[in-house]
Amino acid sequence: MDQVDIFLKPKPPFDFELTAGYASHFKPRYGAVRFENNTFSQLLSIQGKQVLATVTAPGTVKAPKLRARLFSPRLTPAGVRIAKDRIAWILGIDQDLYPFYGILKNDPVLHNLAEDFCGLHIPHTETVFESLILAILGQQINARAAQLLRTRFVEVLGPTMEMDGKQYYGFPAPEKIRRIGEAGMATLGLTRRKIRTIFEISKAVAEGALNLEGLRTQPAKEAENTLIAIYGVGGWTVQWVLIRALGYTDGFPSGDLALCRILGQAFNAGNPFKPQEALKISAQWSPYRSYMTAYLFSALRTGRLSFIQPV
DNA sequence: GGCCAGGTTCGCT
DNA sequence: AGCGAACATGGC
Repeated sequence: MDQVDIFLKPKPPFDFELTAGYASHFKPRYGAVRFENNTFSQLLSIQGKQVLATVTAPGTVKAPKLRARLFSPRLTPAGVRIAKDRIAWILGIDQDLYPFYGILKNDPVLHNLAEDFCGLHIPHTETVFESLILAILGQQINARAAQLLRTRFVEVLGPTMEMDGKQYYGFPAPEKIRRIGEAGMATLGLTRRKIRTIFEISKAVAEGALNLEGLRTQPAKEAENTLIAIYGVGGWTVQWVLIRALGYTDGFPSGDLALCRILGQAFNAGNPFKPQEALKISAQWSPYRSYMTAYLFSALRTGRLSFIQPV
C-alpha cells in the first residue's frame, strides 16, 4: 500500500470543521463521507483506482492549511496530482467568501451568520452523479430518513476499502447500479419511483447517453436545462446539484420545506414562506444564494439558530 | 397507527 | 400559469 502526504492552502477564511462538517451533515458518517476525530476522509476513484484520502487541518481559520494523506495500492505522480485537485474541489478551498460577507453584513436579520459560520466554504461531491443521486434519495422525506437512506445506499452498493480496522465506502458508480438493476435496489427502502429514476440515470450515464460530469464546464442555465429534463428530477433537485456539485454560486432550492420554514422564521413572523415568496426574498442575496443556502442549512443542522431574533 | 417529511408528476381549471 | 391530488416509504 502506497502512502503519500500532500498539503493544500485554502483561501482564508477557511474553517475546516465547518466545511468538512457541512459535507458530512455534521455527523461522523454521512453517505460516503466520514468526518470524525477532526479527520475528514473519503474513498476516491482516481484513474479507475481506489484512493483513500484522509484530511486534517493543522492550520487556523485565518491561516488555513490542510494535510491530505493518500492511501492506495499504487500511487503515480499523475494520480497524486489528480487527487490533490479533487480534494481541493471537494473542500471548496478556492472559494472567496468576502463578496458574500459583503452582502450578508448589511442584512438586518441574518448578518450574524457571517460571524457564526465564518470560514464555511461549500464542499462539493466528488462527482455530479453522486450529488444528483443523493438529492434524489432525499426527496420528500425527513432529514433523519434521508441520512439513513443515503448511508445505507453507499454501504450496500458502494466500493469499500479497509484501513486501520475501519471500513471506508465510496459512492457507487453508475455502471454498478446499472448492473444490479432495479431489483438490486429493492431492499434499500426507496420508493419505486426513486428506484426507477436512479436506475434510468445510472443507465444513461453508464452508456454515455448522459454526460453529467460535463455539466461542470457548461453555463448554469444549460446545466439546469439538462437536469430538469430528466424524469424524476425537479427544481429542488436541480438547485442542490448546482450548489453541491457544479460550484454555481447562485443556486437556491426555493421548494425546500425546511428552507421556507427557516426563512419564514427570520422574515415572516414565524410563518413559513411559500416557495415563490422565498424565491422573491432571496433575490437580495444574489449572486451568492448558494452560500446563503449553505449557511442557513448549517445553522439548521447544527442547531445554532440564535441568529433568528425573536420577533 | 396516523400524519408528516430537505419533492415530482399529472390532470384539471 | 396555478392548484390539488396521488405517489409510497421511513420516522416519530
